[in-house]
Amino acid sequence: MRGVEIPEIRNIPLFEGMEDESFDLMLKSSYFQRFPPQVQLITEGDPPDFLHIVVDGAVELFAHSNNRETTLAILRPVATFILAAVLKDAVYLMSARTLEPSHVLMIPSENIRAAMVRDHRFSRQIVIELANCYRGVVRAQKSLKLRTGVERLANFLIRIDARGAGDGKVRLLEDKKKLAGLLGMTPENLSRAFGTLKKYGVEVDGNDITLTNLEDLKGLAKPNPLIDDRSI
Amino acid sequence: MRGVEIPEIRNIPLFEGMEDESFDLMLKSSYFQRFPPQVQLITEGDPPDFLHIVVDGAVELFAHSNNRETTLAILRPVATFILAAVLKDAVYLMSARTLEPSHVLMIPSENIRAAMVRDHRFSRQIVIELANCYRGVVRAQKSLKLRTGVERLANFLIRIDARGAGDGKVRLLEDKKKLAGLLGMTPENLSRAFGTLKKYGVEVDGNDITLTNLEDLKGLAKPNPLIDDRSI
DNA sequence: CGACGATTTGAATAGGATCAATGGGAGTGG
DNA sequence: CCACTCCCATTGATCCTATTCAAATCGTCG
Repeated sequence: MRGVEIPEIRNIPLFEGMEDESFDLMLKSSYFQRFPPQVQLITEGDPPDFLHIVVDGAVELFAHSNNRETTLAILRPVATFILAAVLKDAVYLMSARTLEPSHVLMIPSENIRAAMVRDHRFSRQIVIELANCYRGVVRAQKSLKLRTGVERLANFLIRIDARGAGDGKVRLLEDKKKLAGLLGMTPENLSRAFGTLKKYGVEVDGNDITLTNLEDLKGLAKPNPLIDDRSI
Repeated sequence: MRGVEIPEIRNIPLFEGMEDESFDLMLKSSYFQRFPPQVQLITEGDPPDFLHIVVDGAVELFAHSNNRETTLAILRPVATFILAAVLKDAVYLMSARTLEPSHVLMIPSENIRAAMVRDHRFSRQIVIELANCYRGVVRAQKSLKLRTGVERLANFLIRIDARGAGDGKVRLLEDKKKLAGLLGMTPENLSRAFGTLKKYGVEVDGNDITLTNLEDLKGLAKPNPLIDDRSI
């Protein structure tokens, strides 16, 4: 596949500043593929053949142990996954499946490593991307260990409102089952958490949420930039 | 400070393969310092001036929110910390304090970034180190979300036994309060968890633990290489 | 000896999970 | 268009895990 012809790919921040030639070389034997929902893209324990990049749609990262399953993240464009496994050439620690019809770019691991040697700027971008992934997991862990379920939900709502128009009108992109997993609780519990938040001005109508009293909600949630602000 | 003269530092795997000159340049304006226990080395929210490397002793990574505190990791030699913040030049997400008298190498962030541009091999090592850190947090999160407190403790014991002689004689290096925090539970709960594990052949004598029935213990713990095996 | 902190134990509570049952669309096929 | 089915979401009841509060014990260090 040749990449320079597809602006959707060429303009991904990760590739900013790469030479066209270098870029095209890297995209050799890559795939840019559409998947329907619920397709498992990778499986934990497998060795990494490709770096994956979600260009459109949504991908869930999850893991199993003891017959239990947990959602570790839900990725939306543009996001890479399993970068660490690719760089280390070590088996995946997580599995991934599409949640929606998705468009995924897959670049052979070997090409990534070669491009990093060839192209300093790209290497730098990869390092930044990996550092961002790391900080994302650290944030998630802080949230899990320092907050109750209700607090996590409240902060989640505040965060996506701020990322959107900030007018208190919020739309959940994933179904509540997945959201529950992401927030580290059961669906039943999420339902009750929404119930608890009613007193703080959270109105639920299916996947449309309205925050009518952001002050009160923040009073409960106690948002913390070192957990919630993804831009730092 | 000059580094080539201190084998303890020169032989850190992270610096393997670096040119002496390059290495010495990097260690310019670095500090190799001893700290007593309970010294706070960095504070979350502060900008990163130095990459820190624990060469001797033990360092706890922890974080605050809502008046609550949680232990995120306990580092023992040789380990880096806050690497991601240094590479991104972004504020720390965690604080760090010494738990024991410790010897810490501190290298100016700027020097790290410069050395990465100058020295490919070093750059590669840094990337691997960062990827390892990432995978460490992912493992921790899987453990938290997929296991109960008792299971986490059981796996912890199995793991440190395997890392040691594997003869069932295990010594806890940290006090039980810290261990509890690390495992995501309260000290009271850890105490009860040890009580629960008695039936599985776990005998406790202060900080000396004996595992008399590894089979039973593993039956309960269900160890999983994708969580517990840090070498992959 | 006395004080202090760490650890353990007990009792009460809270937070979250599980099990069960119901309501509510969306999609399917007649 | 309607009946049917299926899955998601909600609600209730109950159970279990883990936290909190309180108290007792133990060991160490001055």
